[in-house]
Amino acid sequence: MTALTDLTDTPQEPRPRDAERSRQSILLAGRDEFAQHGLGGARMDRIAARADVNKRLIYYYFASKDELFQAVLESAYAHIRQAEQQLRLTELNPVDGIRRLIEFTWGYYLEHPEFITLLNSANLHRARHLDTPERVREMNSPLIQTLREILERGCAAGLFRGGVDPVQLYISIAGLAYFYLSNNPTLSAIFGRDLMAPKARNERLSHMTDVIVGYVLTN
Amino acid sequence: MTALTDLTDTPQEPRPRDAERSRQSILLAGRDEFAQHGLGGARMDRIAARADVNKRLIYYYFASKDELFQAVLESAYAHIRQAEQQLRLTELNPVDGIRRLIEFTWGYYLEHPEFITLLNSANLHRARHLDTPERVREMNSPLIQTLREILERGCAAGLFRGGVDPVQLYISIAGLAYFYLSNNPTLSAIFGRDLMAPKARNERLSHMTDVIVGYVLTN
DNA sequence: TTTATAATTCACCAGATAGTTAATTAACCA
DNA sequence: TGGTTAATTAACTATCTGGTGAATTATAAA
Repeated sequence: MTALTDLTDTPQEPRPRDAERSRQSILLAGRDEFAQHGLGGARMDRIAARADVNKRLIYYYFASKDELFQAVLESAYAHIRQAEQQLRLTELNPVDGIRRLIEFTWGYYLEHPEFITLLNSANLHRARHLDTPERVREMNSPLIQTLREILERGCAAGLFRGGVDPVQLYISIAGLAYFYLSNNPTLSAIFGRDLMAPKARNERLSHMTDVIVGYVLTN
Repeated sequence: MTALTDLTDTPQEPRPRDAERSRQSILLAGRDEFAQHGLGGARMDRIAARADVNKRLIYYYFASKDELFQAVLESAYAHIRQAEQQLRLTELNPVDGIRRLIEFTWGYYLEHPEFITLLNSANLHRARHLDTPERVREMNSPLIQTLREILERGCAAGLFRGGVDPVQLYISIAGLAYFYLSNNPTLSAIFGRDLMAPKARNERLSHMTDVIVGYVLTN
């Protein structure tokens, strides 16, 4: 192709300046890059390319790779917690409330695989990118409160076993889904079956629900 | 300190050459480096320093960073599977067998935190470092067979519910332990409690056991 | 002792990488 | 309209990084 007819390198007319747009674009590009390669494997140049933005701009809005990662992580937390808030679990009977939380958790992880790998990176670095624990904690308390309320209600109705720690239960629900998806590549290889096939996925959700409901229920 | 009295830089008399020793030393150093920084964050120079070996030697025994990681990963799998083999679960009654598997899994992850972060890296890279699935699969089948046998035995005795997939159950047992430990830093921050405190750890093991046993048992 | 080979070291490199300096341009406001 | 500032870009760098070519030395066999 000649330089005359090649239009792909034509200097694109500069899009109108928009700070918020650029910032958001960088945040999204960072999220994808960090999710795909981990914090150590992520490349600032690639993030700039993904965001279609001059690399220097990243440092204009975020001071460093670490700070960008931190912003990405906080944004990811904000997103899932906001989704959880819309579940209105308290409007359901206790068993359905638990069921719905399980289904939501499963569905969210499935639809947002980047959330899982971001968390893995955050934990590899011992959560040092969560330097505002107060804010993150505030965001998470409501869910635990809701879960506690469900457990109490189920207990009062004679349906649920007593003495269940809502934090433990939440970690168990999350763990049953998270581990299956996070470790899917090695698990699929080890067990020689495609754990992401539609049928396998349905079976997993069903199994998880059986495990958790079977646990909370007295019978 | 003067150059005359400083002995730390004294050219150490060359240790006797020992290929196996060097190889092993590199493997261990790689394991620690990969576990601590992830595949992308690991540095070959640091691995050489950790192993107290000339960097070139790494490439003499392992062709590349990726191949070293692969060797580390396979060695980690071999280690846990070998430990599992020694459990003799079939000698126990079904409930105790399950209990023991849970306790073992929990204990192993606790004692080998490097195993968790290595697996996380392997999965971030979609298990492409497990290019010998046959071998790895062979190593893992026995455990699933044992679990299947336990489930059948418990079922025949009228103790266990039927229709439990041993692979699903194994993934659940592993997941309940793995997620708690792998994500401990973010979870501890989010919930504002130290989940690694001795008391918390005991509570977790107890909770996990209740969940799994409560699930398999008919009552 | 000599020799062949396996184990180890030395010195080096090309490309990548996070981050920077300083100039430039678009948008808004007085 | 002109000036101020915020948004954006171009060009660059010091250092790091995975990897290598070639020489060297210990070891054991002949």
